[in-house]
Amino acid sequence: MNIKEASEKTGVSSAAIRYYEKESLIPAIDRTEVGNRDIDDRIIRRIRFVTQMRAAGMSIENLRRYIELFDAQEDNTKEQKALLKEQLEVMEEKRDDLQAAIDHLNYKLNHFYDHMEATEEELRQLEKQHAEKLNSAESDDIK
Amino acid sequence: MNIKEASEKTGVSSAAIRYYEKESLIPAIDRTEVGNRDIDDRIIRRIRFVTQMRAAGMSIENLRRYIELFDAQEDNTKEQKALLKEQLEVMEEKRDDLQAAIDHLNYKLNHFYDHMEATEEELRQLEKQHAEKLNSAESDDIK
DNA sequence: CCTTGCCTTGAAGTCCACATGAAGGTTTAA
DNA sequence: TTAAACCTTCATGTGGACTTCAAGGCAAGG
Repeated sequence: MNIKEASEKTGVSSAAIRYYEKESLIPAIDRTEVGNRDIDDRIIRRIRFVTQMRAAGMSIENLRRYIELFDAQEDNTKEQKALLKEQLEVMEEKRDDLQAAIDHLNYKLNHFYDHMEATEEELRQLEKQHAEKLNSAESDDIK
Repeated sequence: MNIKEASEKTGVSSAAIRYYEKESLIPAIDRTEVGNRDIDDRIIRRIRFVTQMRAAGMSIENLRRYIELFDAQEDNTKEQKALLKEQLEVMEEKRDDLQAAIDHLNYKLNHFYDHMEATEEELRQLEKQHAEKLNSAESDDIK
């Protein structure tokens, strides 16, 4: 499949795919006789992996280092796991921040009046609720 | 309080506070006789609101449009609620995407082998799990 | 043969969210 | 009175992640 088809299939622009290849976020892509990229499903999956991690807020730089480690043949399982865990923590924190902001907006939506003049009381309450949620690890308002 | 104290109190740089004021993300700040910003708790709260929404991934542009609506004196409660809900949806989707990526990484961490050559089977399983979670609205692995 | 439509590379441009620098003002302390 | 430590505005710089441009190649259709 050529780069345009790959672009349509993944929703990633042709230029971005070339950029990802250059930055080694995806493996070197095979070329046809005339030098055009010939993209297979393995590449498509890796483009999607990049997209997912990028959407989750991972930088190109970290993603590159991460992928380098995984692609290396040596047995660096330990470092790989450490890197994975590190990234997981970053993402979990991000998710929690996001959830706190969602709670904040939901609160505004439910107690709709002058949201901009929120009193310290309101804020303390929100923080309390958030702390409780993190402790109980039970009650969840997803969806 | 002067801008440096406000910066220390909020963790937002002085330059960023000036920038937020210029971009109308926070109200015009009162000045002292000599022209220095005199920042009160109302401004501090609004800086914190901006910080939270920025951390949640809201762009300056959208935040400005959002705040404009809220600051307008006319009764546009309806539009305000609509805007709030819209933003909530964006953020919830973002959170879910993030959670999916976390699940993905957790899966890799638990079934540690060649994550790069993940089969379609694995991916389908992940998607299934995600769908189930969204439906059940019960089981949550936060924290 | 020429246009259309795809592709290639390399370089330069763009957008965002600030950061930094220049040039100058005020207050306090030595 | 001079230096330190704040402040002001306005202009320019920066970094990341691409996007767009320039110049050209290949293959098919009319």
